[in-house]
Amino acid sequence: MQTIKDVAALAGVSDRTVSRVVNGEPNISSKTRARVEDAITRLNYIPNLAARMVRTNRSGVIGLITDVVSTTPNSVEIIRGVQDRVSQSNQSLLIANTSGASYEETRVWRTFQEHRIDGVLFATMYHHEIEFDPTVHNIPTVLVNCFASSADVPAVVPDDMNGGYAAARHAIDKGHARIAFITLNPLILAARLRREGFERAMAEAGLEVRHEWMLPGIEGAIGAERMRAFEVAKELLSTGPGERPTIILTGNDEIAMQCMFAAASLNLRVPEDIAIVGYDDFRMISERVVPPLTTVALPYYEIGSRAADRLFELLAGADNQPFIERLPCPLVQRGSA
Amino acid sequence: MQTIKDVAALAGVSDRTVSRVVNGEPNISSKTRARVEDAITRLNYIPNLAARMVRTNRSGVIGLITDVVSTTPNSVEIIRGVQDRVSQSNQSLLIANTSGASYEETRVWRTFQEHRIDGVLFATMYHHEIEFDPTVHNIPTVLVNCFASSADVPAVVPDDMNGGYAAARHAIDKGHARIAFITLNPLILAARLRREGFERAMAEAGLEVRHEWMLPGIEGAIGAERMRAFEVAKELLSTGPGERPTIILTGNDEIAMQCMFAAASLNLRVPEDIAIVGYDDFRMISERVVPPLTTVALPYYEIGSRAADRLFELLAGADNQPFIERLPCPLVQRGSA
DNA sequence: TTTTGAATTGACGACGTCGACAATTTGATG
DNA sequence: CATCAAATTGTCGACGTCGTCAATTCAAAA
Repeated sequence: MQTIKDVAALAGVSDRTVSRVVNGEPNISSKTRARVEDAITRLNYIPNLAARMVRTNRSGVIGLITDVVSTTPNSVEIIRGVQDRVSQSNQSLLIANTSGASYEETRVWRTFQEHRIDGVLFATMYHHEIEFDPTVHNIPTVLVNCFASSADVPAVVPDDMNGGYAAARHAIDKGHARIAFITLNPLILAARLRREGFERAMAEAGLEVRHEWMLPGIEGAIGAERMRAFEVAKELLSTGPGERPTIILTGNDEIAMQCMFAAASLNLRVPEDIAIVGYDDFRMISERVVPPLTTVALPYYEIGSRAADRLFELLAGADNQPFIERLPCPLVQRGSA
Repeated sequence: MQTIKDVAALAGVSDRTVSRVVNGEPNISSKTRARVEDAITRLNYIPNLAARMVRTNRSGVIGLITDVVSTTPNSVEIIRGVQDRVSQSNQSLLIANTSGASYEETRVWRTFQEHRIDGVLFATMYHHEIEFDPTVHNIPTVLVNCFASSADVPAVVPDDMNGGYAAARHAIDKGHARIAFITLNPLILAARLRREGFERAMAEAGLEVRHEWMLPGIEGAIGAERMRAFEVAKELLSTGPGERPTIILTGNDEIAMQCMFAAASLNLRVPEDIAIVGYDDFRMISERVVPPLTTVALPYYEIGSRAADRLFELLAGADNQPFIERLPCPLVQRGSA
């Protein structure tokens, strides 16, 4: 492989001059620059980042740590958001997956340290609180889709409360008064936050939250959940037209989809007989069910890109106070409500 | 940051000896090794990969290039498959996304070359043929979910023909004779391959492939597709019980889901009145629809891990002939057929 | 105890790049 | 034409690691 010296020899200048051209430093005569650039092209010279790194002690690489990425597709959007920003700022992205195992996590951090990574994005699949001690690794870190309350670590998360509020608001604005909510597993933080938002909107509108219409669609310990939305929805809808809810808000699009199947099994039309609102906006579901789903979008792409931006700010030395940033979850209206 | 020399000083040996311990080289007395390891721990020494890289000219980093990752979640599984293998073999994974733009692709390859990447995995979202000239970049490459017929480049793809065959076989084995197939966009390679497999199974069973039961569920130019599965399925099922198909095979799980909605809108029960088979096994859909979907699984995780394995073989100098490896698509039986 | 071959350890320099600073060239001014 | 500051280019060495090869230590055999 060609080195900077080969280029220098061909261009008839010193290697240092080539270095200057490559790095776009000022004070190079245009004549010299042209000759060097020509030599670079002719030799197809490509700088050796490792060597530069040894010298400058900065890697230009960002690390992304994810836990169990696999089961939900959200992560792709997060990765894409990060990726776009990273490449815009001419850095590279090293990714690693812990599979949720803590010894893996140790290994991953170690690898990142060996690479002298400039900064780390630590992303989780679920929006939840984690334990994180920034002093252990000593690499600038931004948490993504999770947060640490015990220490001041920058974090970017979705505003689930806001999303729950948006869903309820939509129902109320559409004139619904009999509103049910089939939630995520109550053990999950997002479930609690979304319900809070829901309850706030209901309270603001002077509507009563009926206990028997507020039901978990997913139950069981984390890692051993059972999806019960279909049964729950069917039960909920098996009463007379004047008794049952006119709209069901749900904890995610999968639950919403099961509600649609429950409605269909009872010969109820969506949205005429029963309106349904999802959450997450997994487009594979929300755009494909019939009718398409009105749902609250989780801004995963934005979470990823914003997290990357904040990491760059951090690296640039911006002394913005560490804080948790919540991105809004906008309602996407389609046909189901 | 501590260097190998700091460790050497503390342990009272030469830096070269520390290097030997770090790299697990033989012929170190256990006494010396212990002293060095102790010093490493005490100083929390972490080797500088960049420096090692300059010296050895090997990076220990694999690059993954993806095109438009975003729209389907498959890619996550591919990434996970790759990731698992890469970390098992103690390497690192650099990922980059071209967004399908060719100038981005150029930039990405360039970045990888700057990093002196050991090898590249080039993954596409759709299973399709690409143009790829391995001599341009001169980095060992394995194609993932795509292949180049113009040159001998190793590739790992799903065996779509086999999957179409498996779906048809399942239908036939279950005693169905009136079998419909709502396909992917016929412009897509996978659509053609799956149909071929379907037709082969039908021919083997002596069953006639009825033209009017072989319909595209997705139409339009690539990038501007329209999903028409619901209408197509509804039309297909709007005939008398003795006339209509008893099972619908589909091009993917989204189409299958729309078929289920079509069936529901006609008050047909799945699978009693009409059985439905999906393709892809997007578990977010296949496990959540009611009843859960019998479907053909795309082995994305295996594609990723196998591709990584083949790349490592390539790097190890195995002169296995470049060839296209097709991984089987097994049928996953659930409730819908 | 000496010999000897193997095992262990160390000295030195090179990898490709860039920072620090010195040397040279340039061009405007008197 | 001499002067001088600014612009441009070059020299040298260091970054942290490991390959090469030489030096030293060790242990068993003579």
